Amino acid sequence: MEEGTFLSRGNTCVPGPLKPGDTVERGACAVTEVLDRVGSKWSIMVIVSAAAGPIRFTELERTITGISRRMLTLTLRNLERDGLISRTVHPTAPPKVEYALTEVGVELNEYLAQLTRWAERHRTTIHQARSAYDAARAAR
Amino acid sequence: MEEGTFLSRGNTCVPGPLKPGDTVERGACAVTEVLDRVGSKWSIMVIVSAAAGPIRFTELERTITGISRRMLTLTLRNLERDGLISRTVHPTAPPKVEYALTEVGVELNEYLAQLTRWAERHRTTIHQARSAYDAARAAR
DNA sequence: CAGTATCCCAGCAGATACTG
DNA sequence: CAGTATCTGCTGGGATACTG
Repeated sequence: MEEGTFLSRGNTCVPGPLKPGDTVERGACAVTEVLDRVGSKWSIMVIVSAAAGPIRFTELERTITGISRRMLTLTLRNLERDGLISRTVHPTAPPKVEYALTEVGVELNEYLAQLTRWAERHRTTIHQARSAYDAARAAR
Repeated sequence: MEEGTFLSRGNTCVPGPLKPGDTVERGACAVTEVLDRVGSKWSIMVIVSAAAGPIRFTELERTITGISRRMLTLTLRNLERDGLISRTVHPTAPPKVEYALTEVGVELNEYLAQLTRWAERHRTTIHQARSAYDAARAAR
């Protein structure tokens, strides 16, 4: 069953020097799977916001500038589905729902923090590269 | 100048416990900037493919299963623009163009490799979480 | 409070044909 | 070989109104 479980010659995409003749398949990449989740527009914002401890729906809505209610819900559901975030309902009135990172979520967050530090170190370099590229394009 | 340089109270999104009342802004996140590039559908595939050493356009096209010519071009241009990949034209006939990771690109690739290892460690966990979630949904 | 349900549009991405 | 140009369709995401 599970028809869509593609695997191209055991390739896991990174790392693995990639010998000539090798192919890489998007669907077979472990990173791709992560990035398809975490790369969605609001996911990191939610993860970051939940990293400090359990947080409620409306708090998230207030914390994350510019997110729509719909997108917050969708993002939460996806993260929950992947087991990165937990959802706890306190049966009070009015209802109280708390979202928190799971163990896996916490671990992921740590790797994202690494990426962030990298991003910060190279921020200006990248911005300069962009300007240079754009300038070169405009010149022609 | 540079009108679009938003910064919400010095927030860099990760890490930084995020005190109550804080807000996070997508546009002010360093990670977001990276992920907006690297999270695009084919970017990692290209990075991975170029990680083993300089590689030509057509080689990339053959290596990356399912990519269209147009998308390969666009992806390459974006990575080039950000200074993650370099483009070298050898003025021969027929033309020969080689793409290679830059220093920054190599470094990024290393962090992605970290992420990959994480993804591989938790792959089954995540798949199980998904199945469980879906099953629970279907049950109601 | 914590969501769903709808409507709708922009932009990403696929397919294909053409070119220096 | 290494692209660009064009057309088009799909879906991620915004705005908003309604509900248990």
